[in-house]
Amino acid sequence: MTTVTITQVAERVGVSVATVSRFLSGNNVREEDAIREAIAQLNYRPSAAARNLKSGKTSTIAVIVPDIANPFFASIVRGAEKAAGEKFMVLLVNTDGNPNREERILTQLFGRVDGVIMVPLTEDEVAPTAFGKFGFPIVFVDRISKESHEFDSVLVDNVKGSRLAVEKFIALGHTRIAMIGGPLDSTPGKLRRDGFHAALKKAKIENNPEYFVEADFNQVGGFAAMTKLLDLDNPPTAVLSANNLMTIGALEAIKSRGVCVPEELSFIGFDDIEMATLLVPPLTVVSRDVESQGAEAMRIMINRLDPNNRLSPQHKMIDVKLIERGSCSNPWLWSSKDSKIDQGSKKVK
Amino acid sequence: MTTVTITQVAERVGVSVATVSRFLSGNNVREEDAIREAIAQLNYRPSAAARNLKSGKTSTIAVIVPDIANPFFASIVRGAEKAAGEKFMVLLVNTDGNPNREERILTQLFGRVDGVIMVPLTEDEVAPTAFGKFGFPIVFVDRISKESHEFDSVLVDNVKGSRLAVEKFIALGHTRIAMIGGPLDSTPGKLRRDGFHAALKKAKIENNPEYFVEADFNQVGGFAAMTKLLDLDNPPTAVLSANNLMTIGALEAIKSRGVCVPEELSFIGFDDIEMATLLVPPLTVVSRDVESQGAEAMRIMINRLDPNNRLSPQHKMIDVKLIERGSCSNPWLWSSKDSKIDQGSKKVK
DNA sequence: ACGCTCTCTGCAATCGTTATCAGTAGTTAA
DNA sequence: TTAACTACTGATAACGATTGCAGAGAGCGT
Repeated sequence: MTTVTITQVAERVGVSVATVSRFLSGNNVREEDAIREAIAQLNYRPSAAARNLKSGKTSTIAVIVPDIANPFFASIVRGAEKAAGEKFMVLLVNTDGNPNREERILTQLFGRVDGVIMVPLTEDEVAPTAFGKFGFPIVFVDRISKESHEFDSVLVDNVKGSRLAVEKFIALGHTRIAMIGGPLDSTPGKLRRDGFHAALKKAKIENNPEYFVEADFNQVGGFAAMTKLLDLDNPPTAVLSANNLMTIGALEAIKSRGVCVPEELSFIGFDDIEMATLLVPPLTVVSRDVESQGAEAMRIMINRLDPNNRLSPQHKMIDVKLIERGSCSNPWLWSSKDSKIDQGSKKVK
Repeated sequence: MTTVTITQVAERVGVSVATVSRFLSGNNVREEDAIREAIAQLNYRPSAAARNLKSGKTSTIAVIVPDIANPFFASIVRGAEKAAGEKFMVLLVNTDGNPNREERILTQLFGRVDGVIMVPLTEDEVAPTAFGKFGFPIVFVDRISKESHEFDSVLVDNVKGSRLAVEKFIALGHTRIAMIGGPLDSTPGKLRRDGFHAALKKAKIENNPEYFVEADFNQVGGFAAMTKLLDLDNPPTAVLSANNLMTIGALEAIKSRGVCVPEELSFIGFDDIEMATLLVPPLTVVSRDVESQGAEAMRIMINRLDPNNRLSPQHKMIDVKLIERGSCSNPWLWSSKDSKIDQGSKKVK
């Protein structure tokens, strides 16, 4: 109710506020026991606001994500929280992928946090030049661009991820390999496409532009893109989806068309899905340790905040691996008699 | 770098800090344009810390959940964020279901937030008596207990939820109906069990203690509980799981045993699961609007924070409904010849 | 007794804002 | 002309903590 201040504690014990303050910060004081008791009696808690003002530190780090309900971002946050430990609190903020909101949030955050860990949806959500003015360090997750040299970042090996998937398809004998890609103005969208194309090129598979559909990293986009692929005259026999939400959408499209996985279509998703093992068949995915990516971002932030360090921008790369479950098979496993998608010959042209 | 203060803005324009402050709070001032420009030039942002100290308000509301990576809690947070709008920021904190951490967090939060929205895992995570001393209002989500009359809360109709599921099973002809329950020291765990038993009693179905397994609201617990049920001499033909994580665990157990749903076993989960439609068969669930539950909690909090209101504790109840998909069927649909679970006669005793 | 270090103390300034208060014009009313 | 009102202003005291400073004792060696 009535907030109790350090002054009241001091009065009760009969010492100065300075002494109580020193006790609070761990110094030896004579009336130690009395102070401890007075604090308990009065139920005193130091005001964070006053401390912040005096010290200029908040012991708070914001994590900004486009959508906390996406399990992927939730895991990042969780990793960051764990790495923050007792020293820092985590202030979580959603942007809803809305650039205006993002800008406003960054402004509001001033004086409230010591630093920001940010997972942007696209690369230009916030004008790059705007960053310098916010006055706190920023660690980017999954984002790299021109000004990247100025900022810390934690990236994932997007190119390798796509490559692993494509190589898997190729090893099984697929040649009609398609990708449902993310927005090309986002780092993951761009790099995952690059990895896809690079792997195809390396295997000397002709690049069929119809086999790359750019979508929006959302479920509906994945559904639409997959539908488009299934409607091609010569549909692919293997599909890589560039993120978890689009994977779900794509699987819905596949299911609604009655296409069988993996007999008629091999499928790999980028980023693991909770319950991937429960799907029929279990989904093969390109996976990374998302929690540790969040943790790594927090670790970098904490280092940056330490005034003893004057580090140059850090760039950490998280590895990916292919987790094989049951959604891929050889393309010739199925007979074409009643397949809904094999209407052409296996050899194009 | 060097933080710019209101004083510098005032100096540059040639007015007093009071005038700048007034401009900031929306009053008419003569040098309006000059101030605006100076703020932009100097890139000045008011310090939240100083404002907090002066006003005693933080415009921040904490949402405390056991695990943000659980999509269910993520949705609560999201709803709360939406309802918070521009006026309040949301500070998210995980407890990891750890009571010590919970206590510590509540302490740390003092002076940092205006109020707390809390989703506790069990009812006694925090000593009820402890709450009075934290000095900010608390809105509970999914929790009710002795001291409930003192605190606002947003509950879900747990009893009805269980009842809907059981009635569905009964309507299909099931009599061997089991439940994988949550911890009985939690509000949802207790009430969902109560609803389960009440519905059975109403239908005059004998209460078989073996058909209620208390688990931990986690995936592994769900797996173990389901395994236990399948191992019974006279296993159930219909199972209700008390939350989403246990549902996933239970489905894994079912799958690993090769039991067919819904032919051999009807299944209903409490709380919807993302991708429930993708499962084979699509999962029938008891669902509520989780986002709106979070939003409702935030709305109550904002009202409580308004000094004009002197409200008695609010208790809002969120409705539930049964979403029928494909995981339930009549128990006699299947023949017993090769079923892995029907070893007894359909009629018990 | 004297100086010296050591440990602890209280005073007071300070962090960046906002709110109170007492002005100072300028306008209008009587 | 004076009074009353309006519309703004600047100086200054808070808000609740931390910290530099000077000083008070205590302990010790000479």
